[in-house]
This record gives sequence, C-alpha cells and structure tokens, in this order.
Amino acid sequence: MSGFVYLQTMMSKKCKYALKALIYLARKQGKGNVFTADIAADENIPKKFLEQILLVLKRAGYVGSQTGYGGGYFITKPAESVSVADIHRLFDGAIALVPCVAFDYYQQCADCNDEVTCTMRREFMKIKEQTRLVMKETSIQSFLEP
Amino acid sequence: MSGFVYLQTMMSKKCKYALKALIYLARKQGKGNVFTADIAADENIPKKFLEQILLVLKRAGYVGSQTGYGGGYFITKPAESVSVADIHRLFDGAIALVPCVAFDYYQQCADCNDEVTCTMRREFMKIKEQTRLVMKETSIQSFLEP
DNA sequence: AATAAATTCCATCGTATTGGTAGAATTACT
DNA sequence: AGTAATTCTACCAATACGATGGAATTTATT
Repeated sequence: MSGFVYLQTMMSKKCKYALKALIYLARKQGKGNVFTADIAADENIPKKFLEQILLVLKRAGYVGSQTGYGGGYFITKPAESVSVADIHRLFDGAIALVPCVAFDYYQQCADCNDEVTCTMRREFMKIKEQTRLVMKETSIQSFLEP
Repeated sequence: MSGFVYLQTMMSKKCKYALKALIYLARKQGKGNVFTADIAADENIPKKFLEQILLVLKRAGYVGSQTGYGGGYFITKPAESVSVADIHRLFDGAIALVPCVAFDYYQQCADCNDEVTCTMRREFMKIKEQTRLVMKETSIQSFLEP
C-alpha cells in the first residue's frame, strides 16, 4: 500500500551487518582493537544491534575481543578463509531451497511422498550446489579488492 | 530449544506448493480439468491454502481455471517455459541477497555510504547472477524428467 | 428450477521471525 | 574509585508465514 514497494531479499540484515563488520575488521587488521561504536557509525548499523552480531561472530570464532578500557574487536582468521556461505550459514541458516537438500541440517520434507523418486529433490540439489559454490568462492578477501 | 532443530530454508512453502501444483498440472496436461482437492490430497498440501496459491498462479497467467460443476485447473504454458526463477519471483520475491542488486525491484540499501564504490554490491551482483542463472535453467519440464 | 460441485473472494488468526532497544553486569585500565 | 569498553539477558513492535473459515459465485447435471 501507500506507494511503498515491499522488497523481499534473501539475506537478513543481521547477516549483512555481520559481513560489513568482518570486512571492516579485515581492513583494520593489525592496527589494534576496533570499537563497536566506530563500526556502527562508519557502516550505519544500530550500535546495540551490532553488539549482538559481534557476539555471535565471536562465539563462532570469526572475531576476538578484549573487554574493558582500550578493548574492542579484531578479526581472527585470514580474510580468504571466511566465505559468504559461512556467514550466511551462521545467521540465516541453510543454503538450500528445501530442507531435504540441506547439507548441514538435513530434514525430510513434511509433504514428501517418496524422497527417492522425488524429482524436486534432484533439481533443488543442483540449484543448491551451484549457489553454495559461488557463495563459498566469495570471501571476505573478495570484498577487500578494489 | 527442546531438542528441536530449527531449519531455515530459503523458499517459502507457498512457493514450493506452487511448484508442486504446476508439476502436477503439467503431468495431467491435455487430460481435462484437475480438482484442487486432488492436487491437495496427492501432494499433501492443505486444500484451503492451495486454493489461494492457485489463484495467484491464475492471476499471473500460469494456469487457467473453470468454475462450477466439472470445473478445475489446467496449465496454460509449456512446461519448458516456466522456470523456478519465475515462480520464486512471484511468491518469494527477488533473487538477490541485497536490495541494490535486485533485477526487478531495485532499491538502494539503507545503510550504504556510496553505491558506486561498494564492493558488496559488486560481489552480491555476481552471486545473484549465478543463482538466477541456475534457477532460470530449471523449469517445470526439468521436474518431469525421470 | 433445484441441486450439487467446483472456483472465487475476503477476513481472520496464532505463531515465529525480524530488527531493534534497554539496562544491568562484568572486565580492565588509569 | 572512576571510566570505558564488552557481555549478557530480557523485552518489544511490526511483519511474514502458514494456514483456516465461511460466504458468494459459477456451471453442469438432474
């Protein structure tokens, strides 16, 4: 309504913000700790929201942190080794259009009659593999290149 | 919690049911009208839910219908000409991870500082193009092959 | 004309997710 | 002690998702 075009995108803001934070931290690698507030301000991310996101990234081992005065965040892995697929998996779940082709958390489709002969499964498997490939190839390093 | 693994998939049930209905109708092509109730029963789709989905498909021109006694649905396009990308677009929106790379409904990212130099845009464009390609290549006909 | 069978249309509804906020607790340096 | 930072927990509004219910309409058959 009211002239507003609703646009559905496949990636959550959480995931996008996580990627932006990682790219930011990768750029500052070796230059000491980075404040959440700085990332938030420079990347236009609500600070309190970003806090949560950085915590998730920390628990998953992508970033490290130091508490207290002079603290902050820093990246812990080489930028080439962290892919969009990894971060998508962490925040937005499986890279699969249907549960029965999910790599990590396979689940049978509730409405499936016979998985063995299901041609949807076969085709969606192909789609997933292609999508996963390109998302795996795109790393934090890819975003750093000019 | 409680041992239940939440699995997030990228495609809505609406979209999946729509594809299943189209495949079903494609199989019955030339054999007269198909009842919603039959599709619902054979494909394990809630009937009232399926009704809505078929209406959307009808308005978009993918199926036709006949009201009243002896009525039902039938497919109106060649199975090769309807792709997963088309149906995904109709029910689940853009095949794009971020709004600024969406083909149909482009929108500027709210948190973007400069779209021209944005490397996320560049990389997400690549991802979208790959994903779109494979989803475009997969048609209703693809699912019919044994 | 009545009936039955089907689509069509519209409204509602519970639950989960999303995106974000608030505030207190903790840690560590000065 | 005070200050600056992360950490943790809870909460909240808006929206999407996955349906369900019921009435209206159309059409073939009896």
